[in-house]
Amino acid sequence: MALHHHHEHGGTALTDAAQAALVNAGEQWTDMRADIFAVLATYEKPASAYDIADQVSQKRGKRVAPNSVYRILDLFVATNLARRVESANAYVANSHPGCLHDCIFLICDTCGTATHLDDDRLSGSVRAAAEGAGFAQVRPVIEVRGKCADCD
Amino acid sequence: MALHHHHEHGGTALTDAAQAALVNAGEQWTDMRADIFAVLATYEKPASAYDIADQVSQKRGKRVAPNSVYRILDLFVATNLARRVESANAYVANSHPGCLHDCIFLICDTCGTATHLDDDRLSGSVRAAAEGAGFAQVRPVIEVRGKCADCD
DNA sequence: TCAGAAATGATATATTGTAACCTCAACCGA
DNA sequence: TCGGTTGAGGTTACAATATATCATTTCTGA
Ligand SMILES: [Zn+2]
Ligand SMILES: [Zn+2]
Ligand SMILES: [Zn+2]
Ligand SMILES: [Zn+2]
Repeated sequence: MALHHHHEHGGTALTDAAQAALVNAGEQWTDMRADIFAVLATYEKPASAYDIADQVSQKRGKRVAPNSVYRILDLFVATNLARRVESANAYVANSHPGCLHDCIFLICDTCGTATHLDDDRLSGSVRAAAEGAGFAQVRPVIEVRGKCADCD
Repeated sequence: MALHHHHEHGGTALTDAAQAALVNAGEQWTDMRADIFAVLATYEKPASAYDIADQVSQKRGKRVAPNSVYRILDLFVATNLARRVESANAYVANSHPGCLHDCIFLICDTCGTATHLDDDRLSGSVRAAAEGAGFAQVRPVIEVRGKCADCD
């Protein structure tokens, strides 16, 4: 069980939640967006925009340019359907599209899997530290690189 | 004043401290490394490897390939002379090469400056959370994007 | 002084990310 | 119905970041 008690979704429920969140943000849930989200959601590890472009291209039987994927990933990040993992230049589907967190990701240097933590006390402290230094519109990036339990 | 009370260096003192730390790690303090560190240390903002390559090339009157810069930056990061700012794909000189911290960087989205914080209690909590999830050889990446006091 | 190791040079290539401009369809008011 | 506007996606070109490989130079220690 994760450290928080919010809505965790998987499979169809996750897709439904993502669609709801996107529509709720005043954006359209198009076929292209559905396909990209579906591909992203199947990945165990953070996926690069190019990985996703390849998969979606296969799925559609027609080349989808990374360009288009970036556009939609940017939208997903802006609307909280996905997260960017800065230390991996890659993206993960957000398992709780409805609620806002400053997620913490643990990324294994060996196998690449990303474990998702939420600890509002911790992320709140980071926010507070930044705001105390005069920063505004704060977006914490909290990631941890290392070896996961399996690869250790 | 920063939040910690360790050795903070600037200018010549910083270069000396960096040289000492590198030699202490069993590595050579070569002309190339000195030049790259000097350039890196003059930057206010995180500098990309390509920025540094350009500056060092000018300084030497001879092209230095980004390749070589990356090699040395990797060494600097490994020996704690420099830090990589993941969310900016860029590097900063470490202002306290001797002592170990999990530094926190606040990066302004507008002007690009990086403010350096140390808060061992906070970074310790992040480490503890990761270790509690079974991770080993943990390297926290704690950055905050936002607007600095000047740009707000 | 010489052999091996370490550092750097040179070149090519891979990966990641943007910019500019175009087409098309949906929508909306005149 | 017509014409204008908007948003989504397509296409192409390019910029920025990062790595791989092998050659050459420089340093070090015996
Ligand atoms: Zn979360
Ligand atoms: Zn692993
Ligand atoms: Zn620090
Ligand atoms: Zn600023």
